[in-house]
Amino acid sequence: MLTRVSSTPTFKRLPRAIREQQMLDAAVRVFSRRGFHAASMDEIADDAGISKPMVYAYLGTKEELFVACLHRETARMMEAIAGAAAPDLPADQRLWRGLRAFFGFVGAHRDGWKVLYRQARGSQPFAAELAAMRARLVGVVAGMLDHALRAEGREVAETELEVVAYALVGASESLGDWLADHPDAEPEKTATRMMNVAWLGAGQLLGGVTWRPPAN
Amino acid sequence: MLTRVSSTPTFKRLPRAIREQQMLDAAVRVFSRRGFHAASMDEIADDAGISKPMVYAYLGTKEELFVACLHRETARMMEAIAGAAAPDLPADQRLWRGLRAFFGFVGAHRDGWKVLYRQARGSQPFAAELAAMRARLVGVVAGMLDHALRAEGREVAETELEVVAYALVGASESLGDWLADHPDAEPEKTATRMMNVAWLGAGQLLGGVTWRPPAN
DNA sequence: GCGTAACCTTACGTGCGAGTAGGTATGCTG
DNA sequence: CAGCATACCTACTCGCACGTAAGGTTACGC
Repeated sequence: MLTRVSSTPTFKRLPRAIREQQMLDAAVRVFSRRGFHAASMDEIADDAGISKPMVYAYLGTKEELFVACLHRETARMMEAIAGAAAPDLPADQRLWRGLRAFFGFVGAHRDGWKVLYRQARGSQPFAAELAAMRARLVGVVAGMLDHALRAEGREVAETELEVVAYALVGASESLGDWLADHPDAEPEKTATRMMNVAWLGAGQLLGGVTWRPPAN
Repeated sequence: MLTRVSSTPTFKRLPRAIREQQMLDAAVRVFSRRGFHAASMDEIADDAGISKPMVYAYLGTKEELFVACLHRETARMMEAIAGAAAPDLPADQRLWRGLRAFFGFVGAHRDGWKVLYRQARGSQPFAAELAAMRARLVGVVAGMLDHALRAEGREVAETELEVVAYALVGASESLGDWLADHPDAEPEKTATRMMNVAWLGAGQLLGGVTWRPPAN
């Protein structure tokens, strides 16, 4: 009814690119603290300091918005990891740097990580997106293990490698989750612990040592 | 308007205890394939071959229903694991039996596992429930490691143990997830693979071998 | 200085699904 | 066979939050 007495515009007009980033920032914050379902577009708009129709105009529906968040965060993360692990280093060095980058990223973007890891798993539409990223990670790790194996003249079935890689990635994700919930924990230390478990375990495997189930 | 010509009752009347189980079965199925949000009470009722008000009468609101599913499935799982690992066996035997029981459970209740692991993580109300179960598991594993350590006269800070245990549990959960998505995979084999990574890694750690980050 | 395009708003339509009111049938107990 | 408790149903209300229509305002090009 009353069309706001245009006293002071209160908020500045900004170019689209900027606003989009602000919206994504807000979306990640809200999604991470409410979960996908409980997060309302109104709250996201509010948190971004903008009104709802703008969000729809720029980023589309709620699902599309969430996917956009997913894309940005996964891209950032993969970039961080890829940038850290030079491909011509020895395997343990590569693994270490990858882990350090990963936990560093999670530590610095705890909200983003919560969105990625916790929300996206359940609902069908997003699971695929996330699974794709995990598949890339698993592929990288498996490739690393394979490389190290061949260097020692050994060879292992592909499935075997993949499952081991999957376990390592899973353990890292899980510790990442732990890290996201413990604001005081140090990413570097967490990475070291993970490296201990991963490398000593994998190292043994690479060395040809295996554990066999007992008869019983 | 038309109050169903009572030709044949079509479906039998059953005592409450039975119906409750049927409803929980249906709920687990539907939650696992749709996710918590997308699952509708109508569909659950339908799947259970009963009408919606019965679900409300017996199990309460949607959230309460989900929590009931969580309770039942976690109880079953903990029971399966606890029943397998006799406390007086050597550490590797206990770990092996625990893992085998765990993957056996997941293989036999893939739907239940999906509900537990995927859906409950995100939304606030349920996360606590799930976290409690994981905490128990982590506690058990950490205790096992600690026991094995003391037997060898060594000792490690509690946090350290807990984080290692957390990583192992996380890796197992992750492989469990992988198993739930691969109907043809054998639980036993998956357990063996997990055991390889876990025990060789943990074994090294127990033996006093550790990996240290390089200077750089 | 004026048009036009992009930015931004308030205020609403709408559908879906959680939860309920009120009534009917059926078996068990005496 | 009365009576009562319990199993069970159809058919509704209603609120919430997604998504949008229609219009106001600022900046920038010419």
